[in-house]
Amino acid sequence: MSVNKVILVGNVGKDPEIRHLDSGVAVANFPLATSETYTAKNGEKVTTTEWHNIVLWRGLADVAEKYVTKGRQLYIEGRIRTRSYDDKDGNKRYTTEIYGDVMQLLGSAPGNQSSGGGNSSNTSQQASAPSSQVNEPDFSEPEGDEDLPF
Amino acid sequence: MSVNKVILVGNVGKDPEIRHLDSGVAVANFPLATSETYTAKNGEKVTTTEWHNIVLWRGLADVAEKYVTKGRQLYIEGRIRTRSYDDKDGNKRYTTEIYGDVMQLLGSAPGNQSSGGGNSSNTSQQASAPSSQVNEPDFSEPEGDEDLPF
Amino acid sequence: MSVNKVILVGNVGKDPEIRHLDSGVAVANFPLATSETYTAKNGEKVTTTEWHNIVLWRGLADVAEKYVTKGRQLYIEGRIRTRSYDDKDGNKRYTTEIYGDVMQLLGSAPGNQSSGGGNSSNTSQQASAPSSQVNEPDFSEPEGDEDLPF
Amino acid sequence: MSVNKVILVGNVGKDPEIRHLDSGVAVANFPLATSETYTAKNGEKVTTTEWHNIVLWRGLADVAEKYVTKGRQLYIEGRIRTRSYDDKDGNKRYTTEIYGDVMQLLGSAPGNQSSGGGNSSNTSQQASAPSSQVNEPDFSEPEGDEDLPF
DNA sequence: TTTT
DNA sequence: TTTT
Repeated sequence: MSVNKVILVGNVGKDPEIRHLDSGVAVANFPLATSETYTAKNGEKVTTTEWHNIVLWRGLADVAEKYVTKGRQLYIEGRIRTRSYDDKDGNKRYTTEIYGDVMQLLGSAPGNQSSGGGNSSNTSQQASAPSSQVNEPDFSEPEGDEDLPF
Repeated sequence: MSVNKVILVGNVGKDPEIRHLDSGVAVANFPLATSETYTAKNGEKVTTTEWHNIVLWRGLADVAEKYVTKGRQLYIEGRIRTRSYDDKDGNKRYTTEIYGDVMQLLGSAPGNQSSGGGNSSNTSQQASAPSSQVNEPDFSEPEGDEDLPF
Repeated sequence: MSVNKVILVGNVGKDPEIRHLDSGVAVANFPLATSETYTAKNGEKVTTTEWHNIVLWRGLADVAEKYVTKGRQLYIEGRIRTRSYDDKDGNKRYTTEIYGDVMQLLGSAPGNQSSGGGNSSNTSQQASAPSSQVNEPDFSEPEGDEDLPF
Repeated sequence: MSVNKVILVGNVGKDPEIRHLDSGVAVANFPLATSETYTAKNGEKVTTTEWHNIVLWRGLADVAEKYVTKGRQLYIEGRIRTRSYDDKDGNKRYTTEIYGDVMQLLGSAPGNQSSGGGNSSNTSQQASAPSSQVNEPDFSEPEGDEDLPF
């Protein structure tokens, strides 16, 4: 009886870190920035940036490893997950992450532009970037991550 | 050039706390629970609950003060906001909140049910609880689909 | 590289019609109403109702058959689909439907209310209506926010 | 008590048509394509395209007039609206449109790419494309279209 | 009528 | 730590 849905369009802050659990399951982590601009009372434009901790599993982690790079514009659909951990002093801390269920690579890679950003040398692979969201005709349910310790 | 959107349907964990800033602006805070159930490897059903810190401003805070009570089912549309604060030891901590932009009171107040939750004695005001955004349809039959092959 | 997503919270206009394709696949169709109220220039409140043609497949059609009745409040997440058909005069017509991917039964059945809507006599089955996706939280107090400055 | 929300990421099929009502209010209309790809039983990849009739009002229509061109990738958030009209034979027909409330220009204009699409000569103005979604600090409500005949 |  |  509930819904926990997040929709983000933003820019990747760092190249993803990819880990593999002992089970072999791939996990990708990276920050995604969204920005809001408003006009303050004094007429000045103010931009605030929100950083989201994105976590992707399995197939989406693989797509991230291949195609997601710093600066890339992304659409992410997922859910909010707050987990606790113990910090170095043994105190309980909380961190909130976005578990992505759908990802779309938007626009083109920043290195593709003539404006000279130039931090990417992998231009060619963008051309073959597959959609990360595929609709199967048999409507099989998306696989869960029930057995994962998160 | 970005989107930061959250859509939640869940149940209120505590009656809202209402504060008023020096400017007179009202702010409401309350936790909202969303739950997921999945079947573990051993076949057992497992439910995990996610708690969201909801923050409402101005008019929505007023609506919350009047109509939002513990147990109430809500639709919240808003955005994610992570802010930092200093804990009692002077260490920087982060907390993630959902700033609500749209709220809909769903179903009926829990005190209305015969199931005896019974933490609410304000049943009557729920009956007249106005929608915070739109009204109920009148359930007149949808017109104009008589000749359509549905 | 695209997104086609619809999120609706509304009320069911008619009991669903259930069909079974030759392949045995179940399909449910029913109208869902969403309403908007605004204040016209003359200060009068005006409500407009939008009717959505909902289409559910397979497991969701089965849930609809069991638990969705006229008047019921639903959350539907899905996508827009416009299809063409030939009308009785052989002209091409178009109809737009919402293919539901997620459904949540909200609130309680209308027959449960004391307010006398009374178009439903199947109260008892609603009481045991399971969530079509997740469970209810247990309303244990959210833990871990005692020391946070909310 | 209802929600009618659409979220689209797609490509513009034609340059927008801009009209001005007698009241001076600007209206923009254009088609937006979203595509789904799935693998059929025979292993073949099949892509289906859905065309959405986008309608933008006032300020968003002005932004569309300046920055939206054929081929452009857009994020649109809005609501579904089905309206009736009489066709040339006096029969009642229905058409479904998406009234956009938020628009984000994604990626870069197609004419910017070195791949030579080249239907756009307005490259420079993209650089100064303002965000179409501005958050004001005073949280003023978005202006409605109450007085419009739709 | 778009795009990959 | 991103982007316009």
